[in-house]
Amino acid sequence: MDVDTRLLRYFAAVAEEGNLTRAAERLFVSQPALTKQVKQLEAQLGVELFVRSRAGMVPTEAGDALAARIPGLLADWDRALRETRSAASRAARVLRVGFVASAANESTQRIIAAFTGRRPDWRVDLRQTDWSEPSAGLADGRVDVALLRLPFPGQDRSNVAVLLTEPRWVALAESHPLAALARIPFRDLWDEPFVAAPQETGEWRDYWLATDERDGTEPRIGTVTRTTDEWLTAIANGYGVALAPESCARFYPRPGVAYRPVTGVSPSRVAVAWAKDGDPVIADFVRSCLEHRAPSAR
Amino acid sequence: MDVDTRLLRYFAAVAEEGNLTRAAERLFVSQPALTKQVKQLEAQLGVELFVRSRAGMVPTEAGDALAARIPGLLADWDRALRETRSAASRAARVLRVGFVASAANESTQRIIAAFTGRRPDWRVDLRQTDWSEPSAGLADGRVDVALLRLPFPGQDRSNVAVLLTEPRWVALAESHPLAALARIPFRDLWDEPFVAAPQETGEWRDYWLATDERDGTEPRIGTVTRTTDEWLTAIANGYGVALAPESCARFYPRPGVAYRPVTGVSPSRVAVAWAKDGDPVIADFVRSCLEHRAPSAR
DNA sequence: CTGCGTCGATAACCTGACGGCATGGACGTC
DNA sequence: GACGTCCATGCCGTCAGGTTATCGACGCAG
Repeated sequence: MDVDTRLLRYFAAVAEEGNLTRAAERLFVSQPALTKQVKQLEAQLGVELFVRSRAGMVPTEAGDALAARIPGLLADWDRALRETRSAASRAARVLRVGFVASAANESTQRIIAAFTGRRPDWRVDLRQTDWSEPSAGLADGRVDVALLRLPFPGQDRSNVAVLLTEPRWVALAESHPLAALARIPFRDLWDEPFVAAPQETGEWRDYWLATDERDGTEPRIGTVTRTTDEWLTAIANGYGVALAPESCARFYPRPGVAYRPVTGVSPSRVAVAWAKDGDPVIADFVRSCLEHRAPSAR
Repeated sequence: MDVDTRLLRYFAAVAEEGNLTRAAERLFVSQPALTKQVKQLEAQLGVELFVRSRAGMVPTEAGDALAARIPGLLADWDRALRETRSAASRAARVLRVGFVASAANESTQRIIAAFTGRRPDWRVDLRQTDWSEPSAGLADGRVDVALLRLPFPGQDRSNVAVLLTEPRWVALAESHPLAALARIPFRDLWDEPFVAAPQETGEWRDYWLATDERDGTEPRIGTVTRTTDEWLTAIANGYGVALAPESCARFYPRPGVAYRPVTGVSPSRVAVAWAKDGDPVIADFVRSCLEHRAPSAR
């Protein structure tokens, strides 16, 4: 019997939420569409998956049994998908390199040149991601190797080599009183509202809020942004301040946004990361990275 | 990214056949439909899966990678499906009992009565299958327990208890010269065309052709049938002869078809079979079967 | 008790995907 | 040069999936 993974995702969302309306929102479809899909799944299986009540949708035992299996099924499909894509790029001698916007720096050009020297018959496919995806596509297998900032989600499943370390600064509205200072103690920022990364970026978000370096004070969230542009705009408009690597001041100047050094907060590390599977081509790329790392990281 | 399992089956068929036209036949769709589906899968993945040539469709490395994963994915989905259905029937206190047409016999009624005595709050759902499905739905988890004939596909994944043994007879056209004999030596049937079960029934087919008891002589296939009715018609019309359990002569008399005892061929065994997972309700059903088994099997 | 908010289900409609048939184009074979 | 065997393409009918608007059931607050 055939199913679409979409149906399985729909079902899983309803089972988790216990509520059609909310599940529909989460899936970006209308509630009637979800109603129909769930009914259709039940019809296809010949099994009642939910008990409907005013309280919402409660999974039956069969529904629970199915819900327990779905994450595994979807994960397996995802893995097959990634392996297929990576087989394709390997066969085409294409190395897929991801980098997060803020990690890109002057040495990228030289790294690629060095790699091309080592593997003249390979081509490099560069994919830039904004910081809504701090693993630069490595976590979901869309790239083979990534230049990014530590920490990132899925870091424990990857090999990592640090390329450089740079201090974290703060970006704030030029009109902000603290902008008058030449350097700002991090302690003075604890009570400021912050412009944060989305919840789902996990430890990346926490790192840039420096949650661990506030002595337990909860960070205040001014607003959440997904792209560099949104981020700059939010800061300029005074929705909050945000930590950022020093180089950000050079790469992303913006009228209305001031960058200042911060004391009392740990520096940020840029690294190259790759899957733990010992591909010699990736090893060559990593070698090319290490040749060009900043002296500070050696 | 979403896919339909149908698309995966399509892809797998093409990868196996290496030929669109033949794969299309096997899948009971037209060749253009398959062409489109394969292209769509490639578009969805963003990966070329086949190299097209006059020789046919040759999988690329990516295609091979995907093809290697698909059987596992489909099997997992199938398992999830079976578990869901079985959870549903367990919750509804329904025991799903399959039996193949030819295994049903007079004791079925008594077995069910005995089971109902043991589990008054349970209901028995009987599902008869013809011999295109000799496991009576046990192999694909559509029933919890089955009354059937040995051997059957998937037998090694099940527990089995023999209920009765009966000689194999032969069914042939009344006009057939051998029908004149009161009992027919199996040796005399070796060169006869046989009415056989479909290829995909595996050892079931071989067993009823008695492939192992012909000293290596290849059986001749007169025609292939899927249902009891087709089978009887084929025999009456002289497309071939066929082995059948003795009781078949009582249950399926048919003008134009004669049944005769056969010497020199092993008898057939009727058994109860169930999944190896120790459900106490199933155990009660098996117990009810064993109480009513024929003396010959004890 | 009445009006409102929150559930899920239903109706009417539109679009696009899938499948079928007929046909085309490339290439090898007799 | 005609034919057979591949896969691709064009055209068309059908149906599944989505959307919006609306309904019925129920609980709760005024």
